[in-house]
Amino acid sequence: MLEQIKIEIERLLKKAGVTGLVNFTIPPNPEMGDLAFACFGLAKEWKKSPLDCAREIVEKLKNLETGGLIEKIEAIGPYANFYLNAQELAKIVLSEKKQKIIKKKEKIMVEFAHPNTHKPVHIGHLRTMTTGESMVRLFENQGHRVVRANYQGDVGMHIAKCLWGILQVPNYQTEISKLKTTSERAKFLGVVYANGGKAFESSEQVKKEIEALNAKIYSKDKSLVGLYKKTRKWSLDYFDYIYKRVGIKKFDRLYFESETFELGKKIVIEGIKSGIFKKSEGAVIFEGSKYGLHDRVFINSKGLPTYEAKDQALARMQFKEYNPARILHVVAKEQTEYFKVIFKALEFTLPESKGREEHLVYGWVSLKEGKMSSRTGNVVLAEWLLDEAEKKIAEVMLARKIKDKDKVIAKIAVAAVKYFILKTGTENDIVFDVNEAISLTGSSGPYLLYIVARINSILKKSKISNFKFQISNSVEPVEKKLLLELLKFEETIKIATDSEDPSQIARYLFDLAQAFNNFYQTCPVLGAEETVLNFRFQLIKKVKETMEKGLDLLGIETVEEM
RNA sequence: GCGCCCAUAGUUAAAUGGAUAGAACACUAGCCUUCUAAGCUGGAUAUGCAGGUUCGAUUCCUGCUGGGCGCACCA
Repeated sequence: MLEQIKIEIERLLKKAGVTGLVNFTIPPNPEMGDLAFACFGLAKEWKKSPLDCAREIVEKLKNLETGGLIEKIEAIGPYANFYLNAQELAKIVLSEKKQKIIKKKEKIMVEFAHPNTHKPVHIGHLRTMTTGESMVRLFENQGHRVVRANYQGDVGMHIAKCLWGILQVPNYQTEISKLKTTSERAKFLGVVYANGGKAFESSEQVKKEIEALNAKIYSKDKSLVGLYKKTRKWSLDYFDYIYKRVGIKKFDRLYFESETFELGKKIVIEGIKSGIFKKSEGAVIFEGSKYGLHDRVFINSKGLPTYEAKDQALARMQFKEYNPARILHVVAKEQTEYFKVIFKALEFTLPESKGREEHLVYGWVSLKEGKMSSRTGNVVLAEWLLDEAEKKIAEVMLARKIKDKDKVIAKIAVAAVKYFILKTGTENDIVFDVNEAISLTGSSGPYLLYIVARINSILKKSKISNFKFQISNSVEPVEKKLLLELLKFEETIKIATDSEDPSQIARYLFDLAQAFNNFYQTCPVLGAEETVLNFRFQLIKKVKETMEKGLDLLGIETVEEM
């Protein structure tokens, strides 16, 4: 919608003799207009001062038929400022039909979440889950076909560390048989994994034992396979529980390292002959240094494929099974250099992948006390955080009597945590603070849900079901502000999708919510005279629709009441 | 050591090279007989340092300082 208005103004500017690209800015306050054209660039072209340019444009356009929408044009300093007529603006915003999604038919694979079995699910995982889910929804909204993929590490050193940890527990078989719930089991695995990890680093002897276990896991040694399968299942059940809890709809394909390592090794060994990979110090490496990158080990000196080799196989499987136009790996930024090497190697082992593999970087989630590490057990668990949020919300809602209260609390908790993650720019680091992460006020998930709840409450109390399409004779400034915010929605979605940054949506929704609360404070809906009532009713319905749609794009569910 | 990234109020964090650097939290003073006070209104505080490019720099360039991450057998 905003786009159409810009095109209209651009047409006017062309008439005034402005050529070339036109960029708009939004004036710092509403008294200075609603859209502005800065004349600095023009000043060079016209060889005049920007102030004169602005004045000249306004002068020329004074005599033009501007139609109803553009009410006034004024030169303020070096800017030509355009004032939009509130009634016309309301007509445009409120009569807007739902846009048909244009099928672009590009198939995009979004690979996200990737927890590893036998390891805890922490707030870092929440970031990839939340960001990935939102990107999926943004792409789908723009008409793309999306394949939801997840790559889970179920073989490798971390498993060996965990299993070693279990084997140290006296009578471990009877001990683990006592663990009944999915959460108990997951917590147990987290603890023994941390123990294994610590012992691995402090003792050469233990290191050797764990390495031996690792080899046994790869070779599917009978002495371990039972325990391995049981605990792997525990992890996978736990992941399902977390996915469900945070509102991840589904995965089209779960990839596992256990299905990539053999093919990965094969690809790398074949690549030695063709000179893609090279033997070095008993290992097989890819010489990234030839391309300004790092050299990396693909098969270690024990003959086992590393993550690097497995990724070669993963890509082959992904392209073979889905042939996506692009694959986005939603992975933390610490792996930026790693992916550069992987993609470079893929250009040789799988030429068709060139330009189609992408690392969608998200920033680090760190604790105020320092780095998080599941190795040492110094982590904030996803489940713990959600539980804490629920406790805090339950307290606030103590006196409220509403339907399905527990479900509502659960939804608000997820909204709080997800919004906390998504409001920060995707590439920026998040310094985690519990109180902020489960904040219920200010720029928070609950603040946004509250808008919908308030509107629902008004709609419920109004007895009338059919509202006429009417516009108030005098639109209040807070109403105009709200209309202008609504106008920006589509454009914001596009920017968020193109820049692969859901935080754009998160911040937009907060602005919209603030504009609504300002309106709510000063403009009563119920009890207003008929024309105003009808107008405001349409307006709040539009706000509700926009808020729900926007939150859905973030993967956040709304609640009827709270 | 080499490479990549980052630095904005007490804290967390916005700003295609453009108008008075916009918010939230915390702190503080107000606002509920009126649509949910998880709200609204008011208040103090910020671009690490030094240069450069530009009519104009939080944004681009250089140096410095301070952080983070990666750099061969983890994922």
